[in-house]
Amino acid sequence: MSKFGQTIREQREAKGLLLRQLAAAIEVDTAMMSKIERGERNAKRDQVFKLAEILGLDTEQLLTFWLADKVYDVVKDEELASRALQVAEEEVQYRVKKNK
Amino acid sequence: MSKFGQTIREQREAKGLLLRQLAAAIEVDTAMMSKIERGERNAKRDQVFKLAEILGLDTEQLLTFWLADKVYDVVKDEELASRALQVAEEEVQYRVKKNK
DNA sequence: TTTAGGCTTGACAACTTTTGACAAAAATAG
DNA sequence: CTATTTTTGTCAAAAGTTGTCAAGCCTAAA
Repeated sequence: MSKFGQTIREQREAKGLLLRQLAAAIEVDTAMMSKIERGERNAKRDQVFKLAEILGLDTEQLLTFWLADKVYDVVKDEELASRALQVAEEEVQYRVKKNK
Repeated sequence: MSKFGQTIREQREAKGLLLRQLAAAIEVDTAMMSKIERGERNAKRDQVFKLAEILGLDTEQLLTFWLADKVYDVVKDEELASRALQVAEEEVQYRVKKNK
């Protein structure tokens, strides 16, 4: 189960909203929204912002979870997942240093 | 510049091999091999093994670089890259603990 | 400078994956 | 039960990936 979807579902239920209402907010149908919450499909980047807003969630946090899910999708079946994440992190740090 | 391609290029040159020879080994043409070395295209998983073998590189290391490149592709344009990688790592650890 | 070999580039077709909508089934609430 | 909400499976269309080809670039040797 994805951290992104999980967060959304929890907050939606806490706010007493229906799938249909979130779906309308990001302009997809209810079935699609259901899949997003259950992590079967990924939201698109711009949908993340709309969801954060309507649910009153922290945008950076939600975006982080969304990105983390995408990363996890890449490594989830790999033995070497953890090592690869570490190497990727080094590359990110390198980029930051060079600020390029 | 990708760590995977970079490693391959260095080792290929160290061994005095031509692109054409690596290309033959993984059954693509020279243009494709060039793109893989420069990180313009990603190799496919099974090609990684063939390359490790022909170049005498450690398979796990090369596979790690290959995976890391794919991860990096996902986060490279994101401000929150580092935080997301950390969250993904936590999810991987969680999976490991549950060994599921 | 010409030539030859090796590498790079961009455009393209073939193929694969992802996407979103729909309909129908399942679950939940009243 | 009935009505409403959520989930599931399927499908076509859209988007992305893969590999090739042809043309061009670069370097070294003549």
